[in-house]
Formats: sequence, structure tokens, C-alpha cells
Amino acid sequence: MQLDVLGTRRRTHRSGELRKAHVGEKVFLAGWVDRRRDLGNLIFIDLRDHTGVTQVVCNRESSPEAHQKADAVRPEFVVGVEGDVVERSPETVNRQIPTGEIEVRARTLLLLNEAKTPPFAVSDDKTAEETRLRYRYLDLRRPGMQERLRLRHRAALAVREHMNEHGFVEVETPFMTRSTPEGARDFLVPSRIHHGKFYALPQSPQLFKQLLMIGGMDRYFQIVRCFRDEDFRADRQAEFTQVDIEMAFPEREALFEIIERLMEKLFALVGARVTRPFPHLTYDQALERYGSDKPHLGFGLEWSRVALPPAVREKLHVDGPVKAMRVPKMSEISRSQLDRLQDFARSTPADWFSYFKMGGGGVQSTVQKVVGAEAVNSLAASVGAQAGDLVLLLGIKNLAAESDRRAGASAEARLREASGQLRMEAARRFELIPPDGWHFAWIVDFPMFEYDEKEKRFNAMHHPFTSPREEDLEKLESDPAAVKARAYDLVLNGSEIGGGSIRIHRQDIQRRVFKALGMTDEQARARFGFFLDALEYGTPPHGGIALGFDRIVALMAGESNIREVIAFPKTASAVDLMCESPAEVDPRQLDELGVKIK
RNA sequence: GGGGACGUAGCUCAGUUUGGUUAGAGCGCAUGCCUGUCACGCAUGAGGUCGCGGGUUCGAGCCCCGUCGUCCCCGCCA
Repeated sequence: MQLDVLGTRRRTHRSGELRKAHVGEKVFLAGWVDRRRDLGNLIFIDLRDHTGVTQVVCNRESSPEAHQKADAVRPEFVVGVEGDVVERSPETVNRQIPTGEIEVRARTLLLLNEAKTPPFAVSDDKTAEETRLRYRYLDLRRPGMQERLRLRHRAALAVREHMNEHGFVEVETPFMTRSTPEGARDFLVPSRIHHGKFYALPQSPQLFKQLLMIGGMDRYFQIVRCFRDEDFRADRQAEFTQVDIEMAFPEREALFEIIERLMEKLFALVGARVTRPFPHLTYDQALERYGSDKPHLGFGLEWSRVALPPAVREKLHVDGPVKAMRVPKMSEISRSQLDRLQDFARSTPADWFSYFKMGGGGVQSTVQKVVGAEAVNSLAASVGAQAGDLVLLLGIKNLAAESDRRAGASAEARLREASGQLRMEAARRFELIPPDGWHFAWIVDFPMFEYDEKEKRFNAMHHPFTSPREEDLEKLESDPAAVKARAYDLVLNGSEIGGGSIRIHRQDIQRRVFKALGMTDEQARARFGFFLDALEYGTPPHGGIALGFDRIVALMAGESNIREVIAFPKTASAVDLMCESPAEVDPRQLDELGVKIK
């Protein structure tokens, strides 16, 4: 096929921007053939670029050369069009596209490149994700991907602008760094110069940002890639992007305000209004009321604890903790709906489920016959149930039983998890989750440590550089489980979109925390020696946060999967279907690195 | 590591319930016709390793076992 050259021609406009006001102008457009409609002596080409689509008309009579070329054109060919913007006659206006009032009458058509028949139509939208990822470069041409990546770009700009306004400086930190055995698995990079030694890709720039504070940078941020060699999820990739933030002499509420105002700006990009300040919820409150440390606060359902009289407990055979949740105005729900909810409740780690309805004629309950009306009425009163309400009950039946479905999980932990699951399931089934609205919350006062049943020791819940609350310092040695950290998460509509803490800036406290984690001075020194040294040279109080940029952009775009806002993501099995990575390498490369495959 | 769903034409899917003739549809693709289409239309045609391997059976897209891939979830993710 005879192709044309672009030569010195420049685009005068983009495809999506021509309007009635341009009528009469001579323009040059270039882009891809979205669709071609061949009527014989008249050929229509929908010319697409990142801004949209314009209809190009090639008429055999008035421009035979252009028409002849249009005859050969196929979807995804790259073409340039020189022609006149003309107004469409009223009956040929296309109201479905912004450029529908005009069309470009081709004088010259340039065939800049041909294209194989694509595996899927770019102009269509239904394609399995696997195929989309294999041919990502074609998928990227689709308006949806274009919009999402451009939204991501604008979000990144807004972050940089906002952080700059508040005196934060973007500093790059190394990608080739040192493995730290805490936390997630590291991706390792073998050293050619030092056989047997490895760099690690950072799980986050945590230590570097603290070192920048020690280095007097005062306020730092970075939009930065992080790497964690763990299994993928809809909201997790092995490499992902954080907005990493740290400030010296921090005051928690001041930091929160900076972040809240950032969220305000980001969500304004999608026309959303954010209500500030965000509510604070302690970790304990969140778990008690919502059964989750990242509760969706877009609907009301809350659990409350119920105290059952011993006699009632005995009749119901429930000896563990019990919680109740009032579902307002749902007493009309059908029996089969409730049966399905009960089936779901049985699949959770809780082992007792019941419910009652506040009907017109009083309480309707399946357990009423067993425990008597009085007991049910007092239960209803204790959760503030009103006429028309449905009340769900969840509990642990056999405290003493060996049949714990999850070995080691305490009754409280099981009830917590079950209550969180059931709350979300009920909200979904009863369609209580609002389709729009942005419900932010700060979750604060996380526990400092988490007990690892397998390893029989404490782990840092956030990370080992998180400061304990001052009032809990003396419990570091005596009662580590009771120590609360100065750590916080930012939660949006049930997703964790950020987390951070006020850090330890004193070497003595850092040493005590390592000790509580079961690390000897020698072990701590071997792992973080350089950092412990640095702490001794005048470390200012500091703290910060890291925001999950992919998750935030996905939420802004109304997507539940972060792959939709990443140009070249990997599949759930950590594979890039397009470039087929990971891949084997030449044995000589391995030899050079001193690496042998087992 | 575990659980669930899916895998049939280039794409999106039906067919699997209850095994039985030559495996279908829409879109796309090719060729021809068509001067106002915009999901153009009309006509004709090509296109299949039913993911892969094994088994049961006279006979497997369909049943069984294994395996691979994609998605979702649990574990994991300081």
C-alpha cells in the first residue's frame, strides 16, 4: 500500500474540538480511523484522536483522490485530513457527539500508516480484560482509558500543586536500596559488582523520608512507586504508587487538615464536594460499631453490644459475646430474604444468628417462643428498636468449644469479623449503600502491636518506627498489647486510602520498641544500624502519611479495580500479558550476576 | 497455599441441564452493489485445537481426573 508522508504539515485542531464556530475554516486533522461507512460514491470516516471523533466526508465527485484513498482505509489506519469545516444540514446533524453539527469535507486524505485488523474494535467497549491487557496499546486508545489516565495526570498535578503550596518539597529516593526484613516480601536486585549481595526495591520510602526529616528538609513529599512482593488483588499490584508525605514538628490535626484539603481538591476534579472536617473514629470504636478498621460510613448500620440475662443465654445456648444491629424500616423484608441473610451469617466466623421484626402488632421473633416476649421486648428496647425496624443479632455460641473455625482467633475477634461482613452484606442486600457520595473518616489510635500466634511474638501493626502514645509509654514493657500508637488511617467509602503516624524521634524509645518486638540490640543494629545512628544526631519530632494514589484515582473514576487507572498493569498472577514478563534471561546474564537457578 | 466463577470463530456470547446428524448467533473480516451515513444498508463468502492432556463410552463441546490461563475472595499485604 502506498503511504503518504506527513511532511511539514501540522494539525490545526484536534478531532474532538471542532464546532459550528469553525465552519468555513480550512483545517488539518490527524488521527485514527474509528469507523468507515462506505456508501459507494460517498465515504464517511470517523476520525478519532484523544479528544474525540469528527466525521470526514470523501466525495468521489468533488475530491476523487481523497475518495480513492478512503476506499482503502480500514479501522485503526492512521490518516491525515486536509479539508473544510462545513455545517451539516439539519437532518444530518448527529446529536450524540459534540462535533455532530459539523463535518470535514476532505480535500486531501493522507494515508500515514496502515493497521492490521485489530483483535477487538477500539470503537466498541466489550472486551475481556485478558485481551485488553494483551493489546493494552489498543485498549489505551479507547475513550475510557484516555479519560482515566488523563484524570490520573490531573490528580498528580493537583497533589504537586497542593503540597508545594504547603511548603512540601518533592525529593526522589532510591529504588535500589537495602532489604528490610520487616513487613512485606522484598523484590531483590542482584548486584553484578558484589556477587551474593542484593539491592531491594522499596516497599515504601519510609526510612528515607524520616532521614530527610533528620536532614532538615522540613516538609517532604513524593509521588513514588512502591514494590511489595505479595499476592495481587483488585486494589493491589506488586508495584503501586503512593503519595508519600512527611513533616517535621508535626501536629496531627494540622497534617489532617492538609490532607483533607488535598482530598477536597482531588475530588473537585470529578465534580464532587467533600465535607470537612472528616470524622475521627478510634480503632476500637470502628471495630466495635462496624466490625472493620475501614468502615463504609455511607449508611447508618451500627452494631451495639447486648447484655443477655443468664437465663436467656441458657435457653438460647449462647455463652459468648452478642451484638445487635438495628436496620431501620426493614421490618417488611421477606422471609426468604432473611433466610438468605441467615445463610450468609452462617458462612461467617460467628456461629449464632437471629433477628426480630418490630411489626405493627409488636415484636415478631423466631426466638420468642423459647425465651418469652418479655426478654425480646427488653432486648428491643436496649437497642432502641422502633416500629418498622428489623434487628439482626450475631453472637458466639460455644465459647468453650474446640470447634473454632479459625484456630487461635478469639471469640471477640470472630464476632468482630463476622459483624463487619454481615453489616456489608445486609447493606448490599437491602440496597442501603448510596451510589454516590464520598464518606471519609480518620481511624485513629491503632494498637501499637499485633500478636503473631504462629511466631509467638508481637509485630508492629503499622511499622516499627511508629510512636506509641505518650500516656502508654510505661506499658511498652509491662503490657505491650495495651499500647496504642500515634497511627492513623484515612478511609473512604470502606477503602483504606492512606495511613501514617507520628514517628519515634528518640533513640531510647526506638530501642524499647525494638525490644518489645523481640529484637535484640544486635538484630536491630544489623537491620537498621544506619537509621539508628542517624536518630542520634538530633532528630526532630516528625510524622507523616502515605496515600494510595492508584486507589484514590480509581475511586475518583468510579472504578473498583486499580488496573483501570494504571497504563500497564499486571494480572492477578503477577504477569504482564503484553510484554510477557516475568521472563527467562540469558544464562550469561545470570553468570555475570553470580546467580544460579535452583 | 486455599475457596469460588469463567475458558466454544478475531471479539461478545448461546449450546453443557438429559452425551447422539455437518457446533450456532451477533459483531468484525473479505468480495460486490449503493451520494447523506453516523452501530449505514443489501448480497455473497471465508473463518473452529470447543484452553491443554488423559480417561469413561459404540459415540464427548457436554461426564470424570489432571493441568494451564483470566477474574473475585481468604491467607498474605509493617
